Parts: sequence; C-alpha cells; structure tokens
Amino acid sequence: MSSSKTKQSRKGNREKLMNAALELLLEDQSGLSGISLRRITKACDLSPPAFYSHFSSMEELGLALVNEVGSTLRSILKGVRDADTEALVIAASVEAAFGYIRGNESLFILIARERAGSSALIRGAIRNEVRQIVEEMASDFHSRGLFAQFSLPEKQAAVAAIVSLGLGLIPDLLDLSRESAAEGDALLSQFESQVQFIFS
Amino acid sequence: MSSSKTKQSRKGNREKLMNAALELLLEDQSGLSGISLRRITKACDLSPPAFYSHFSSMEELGLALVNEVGSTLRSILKGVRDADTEALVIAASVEAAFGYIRGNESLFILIARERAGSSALIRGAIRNEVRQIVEEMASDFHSRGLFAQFSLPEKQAAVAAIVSLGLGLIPDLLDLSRESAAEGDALLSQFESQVQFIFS
DNA sequence: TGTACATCAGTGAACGCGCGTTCACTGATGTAC
DNA sequence: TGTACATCAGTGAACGCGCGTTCACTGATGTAC
Repeated sequence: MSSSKTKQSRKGNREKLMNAALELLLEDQSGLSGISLRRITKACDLSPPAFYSHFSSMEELGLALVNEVGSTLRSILKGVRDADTEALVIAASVEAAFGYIRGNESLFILIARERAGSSALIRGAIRNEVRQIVEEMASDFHSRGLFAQFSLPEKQAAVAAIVSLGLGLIPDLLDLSRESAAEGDALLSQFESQVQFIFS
Repeated sequence: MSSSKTKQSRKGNREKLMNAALELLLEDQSGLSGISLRRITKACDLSPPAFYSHFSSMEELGLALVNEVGSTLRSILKGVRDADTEALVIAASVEAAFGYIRGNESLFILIARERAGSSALIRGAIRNEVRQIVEEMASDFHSRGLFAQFSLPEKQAAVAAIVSLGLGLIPDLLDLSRESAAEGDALLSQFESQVQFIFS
C-alpha cells in the first residue's frame, strides 16, 4: 500500500501547484485574482506556507504559467510554418494554435482573462509573449516573400489582428458553446471570415 | 454652513455608488472583483448596508454600468452615421467612439476588463451590448448600400472585428501610454491599419 | 395649510469566514568523507 | 558502502484583516386627509 497517508513526495510540487491553479481557473471562472493561495495548496495536499517554497506570490505563479504557454505555443507555431503558399501557412498556423488551445483550454482561459486582468506585470508578460509571436511570424513571412503586397509593419498589424481576435474569441466561445453548439460554430465561422478579410 | 456633518442627502446615492465604483476601478486596476462593497460605500460616506438599498450585489451594480455605457454609446454612434461615403462613416464612427472613450475612460476599462472577467452574467451583458451595436451598424450599412461588396453576415463580421480589436486595444493602450506616448501612438496607428485591412 | 402616517433609505453593531503571511519546527534528500 | 552533515521543502499553529451580510433601529421624505 503506497498511498493513503504518504507524506513523502517533495518532487514536482512546483508543477503540481501550477496545474492545480489551472484546474481551479477552469472550475471557477474567476480569474487568477479569484483563486487563493490556500485553495491551490489545499488542492495539492500541501500546507499553505509550502507555496512560498516555490513562488513568492500568486503573481509569480501567473508569470510562470504565461511563460510556459508562450514558449510552448511559439515552438508549435514555428514547426508549422513550412507550408508553401500563403493560404496554407495561415490555415496551418490557425489550426495548430486551435489544436493546442483545445488540449490546453485552461491555459488559454488564463491568457484571455489576464490579458486584461488585474496584474500589470502579468498583462505585460502576456503582451510580450504575444508580441514575440507576432514579430516572429511577420518576419518569417517577410523573409520568405509571403504576402509581398504588405510591408513588414503591415504584416505585423495583420498577424496582431488575428491573434487579438482569436484571444477575444475565447471567452465568448466558452460561454456560448456551453449554451449551444450552433452559436459556437457561428462564432468560429465569423472568425474565419475575419481572417479572410485581413489577408485580403 | 451646509456641509461638514450633514447626513441628509438620500437623493442620487445610486448614481454616487456607480460613480464611486468607476473611480475605484480607475485607481486600482483590479477589475470589479477587486473592489469591495465596503470600499464603494465608504467612498460615498455611506454605511455598508446602505448598498443593498440600491443593488442586491456588486454584480448588479456592474450590470447597471454595462447597460449605461451600452445605451449611451449606441445613441452616440447612431447620430454619427450620416456621412456619405464608406470611408467617412467608418472614420466618423471610430472617432466618435474614441471621443466617448477618452471622456469616459473608466467605463471602458470596465468593459475591456469584464468582457473576459469573472462574472458570466456581466460577460453576457457586454456580449449583448456589443452584438446590438454590431448588428445596428451592419444593417445600417446594408440598408444604405454601403460596402455593397460584402454580404450582411460579412458586414457583421467586419464590424465585430473592429469592435473586438478596439476593446482589446484598451488595456494595452492604457499600460503602454503610461510608459511612453510613442508606444501608444504606434499601437493606434497599428489599429488604423487593421481597420483599413478589414474594409479592403 | 397643518397633521398623522406609511414608506423606505440609511445606521451601527455584530457575526463568522477565508484570506495572506509569520514563525519556530521537522524530517526527507543529496553530498562529502 | 556506510555515516555525519547541510540544505531546504514542507508543517501546524497563530496572527490580524477586510470582507459580505444580518439585524433591529432611526429618522427623513412624500402622501392622504
């Protein structure tokens, strides 16, 4: 019998805390400021002060999560931009991003919420991750001669628009899909037509 | 001497509570869930229970604010769509909206935050207001033959995109303008070029 | 116009609660010899 | 391989705090006569 009251684990508790935070974020819909240090540690079977062995505050845990989703997403998107035509690159990128989103819903609830949330530090971190992704994609397009009708700043504006529309879509998508699948689909097809507009 | 300890007012305290909430929203940057009933009533020189004479919860106060900004903005936008060409209508609408935003910053911080915030009811109310504005503008364009190259759903998608980009812009604009006016301007000119993209 | 009355916004005290954080401590883990 | 030791993740108790909400109440306001 290896469970029940075993209190020796001490490994990976940092990750456990981050995952517990994400789960609470998904259950509640309250955003980072609505879930407490005490609830997170309780979900991990840890005492409240144990939190401080890994993070100096909730904000720092939030920054760690933002960093994780940012670098993961960037590497996913990088691996998918080898398609040959403009339409294919866009389609593949959007599909890859949505695939990751679907498998990591709570991370994106975090991003979508905290992008306009209560911590200036976290907002800044998200802005930074987004900016990195936008700049990488735009200059990648640029150097490969895709979308040659646009200048580099225009390419950045276009990619930024798609990312912003996508992030803004997430809360609506979650809310409306809960009520009716049809409304969720309508939202997605509106998103598709917005993407079309942007890349004339 | 009519002030100092006059405790007879009893008129307009509902509005005072709403304005105090907005001011706190502007000071803190914490979103509706970060300001407390007690702080709002204290800012109005009222006792905490007095709150319940006007709203049954903070959420209800939030709904009242969303409703106010929605109907005001709708009437402003309605009055400005009499320009003759497509470019002029768009320009006038964006300008009118930004004018109202500038004069009512805190209302838009509320909208931009709570659009992805912690109350499903408030998110729904914001979604509703946005949808009304989008539909009114799109069908107005439609009936006046503007942007005839787009179908009605396409017009809605286009207007929705601009509104969503504009709302997503607000937190970034506030954060970055605080640091540097130049970055704020860059963001605004990126927004302009995004608007251009959408209306091919 | 003056008086009796109903209404209801606002009061002050009290409540129980979950919170973040501190502290001195324990004991598992990994390292040096 | 075995032992002594330093490190540091995790504990349990305690703290003070601001919170939303309740309650019986007060007294200003507007209405009916």
